[in-house]
Amino acid sequence: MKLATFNINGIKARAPALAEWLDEAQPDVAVLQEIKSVDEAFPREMFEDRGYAVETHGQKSFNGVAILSKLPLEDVTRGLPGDDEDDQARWIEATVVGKTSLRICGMYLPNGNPAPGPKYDYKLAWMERLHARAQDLLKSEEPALMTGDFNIIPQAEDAKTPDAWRDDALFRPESRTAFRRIVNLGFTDAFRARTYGPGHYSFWDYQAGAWQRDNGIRIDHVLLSPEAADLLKDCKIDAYIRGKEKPSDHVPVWVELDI
DNA sequence: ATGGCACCATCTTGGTGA
Repeated sequence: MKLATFNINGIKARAPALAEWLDEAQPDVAVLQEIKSVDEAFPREMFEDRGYAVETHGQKSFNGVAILSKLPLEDVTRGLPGDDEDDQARWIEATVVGKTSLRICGMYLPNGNPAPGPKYDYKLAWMERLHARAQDLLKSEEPALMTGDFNIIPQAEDAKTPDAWRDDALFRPESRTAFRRIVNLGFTDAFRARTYGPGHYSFWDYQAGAWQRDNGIRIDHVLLSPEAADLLKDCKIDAYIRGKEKPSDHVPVWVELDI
C-alpha cells in the first residue's frame, strides 16, 4: 500500500495540481493538510471519480485536513483529543482496511511563530496532546502511523541553512525536544529509516527563490508505530512536484507498506 | 537588517504562513 502526505496549501488553488499528482503517483491513501476549505466546499467528486473515499475536517480560510483512500475507511474521528476549546481543524483519524488494518492519523501541527508568544505556547500545548494520543496509539499494538505537516525540523541536516532557523518555532530546542519525546515513545521516522544525510527537503518557501536555490526544510513526516515500521518497504519525497506550475510550497512524502 | 510570495476572504488590503 502506498500512502502519501501532502500539504496542498488550499484545495481551491491546488485541485488541478493535486489531481495531476494523484494520477501520476497513484497513492492508495493521500493524507492532506491546509485544505483551507469548509467540508461543504471541498470538491469531493473530483476525487471520488478517481476511486477515492473522501473524509474531510475543514474550516473556513485556514487549516483543514483530509484523507483520500482507495481502500475503505472506517472509524473516522476528527479533532485531536485533550482540549474541547480548540476549534482549529488540524487532526483527522481513520482506519484503512486492507489485508492488514492500519490506523492513520493526519495532522497539521501548529506553526508556532512568532516564538516566544501565544502561538508558540499553543504549538507546545498541542504537542503535549499529540504525545498523549501517540501513547494511546502504541497501546493498541496494531499498525498505526501519524503523518502530516509537523512544522518541525528534526535535525540540522533537515535544513539547507539551519542557522537561519535557530530561533524559529520550527527548530527551537523546545520544539525539537517535544518531537523527540514523541518519537522516543517508539515511533520510526520513515524517511530516516531509508535515507541518511543532508539535502532532503519537503518544503521550499515561495519567497526569495528558495526552490531555485534548494533552500528547503524537511518538516513533513511519517511516524510509524513498531508494528507499522515492520511493514515499511520504502519512503521517498516527490520533490520534483515543487517545480511544476502553480505548486504548493510543500511536496508529497510517501511510504510503501507491506499491507 | 529587511523583504521577497502565495493563499484566502469579499476586500483591492490585511491576516496567516514558514
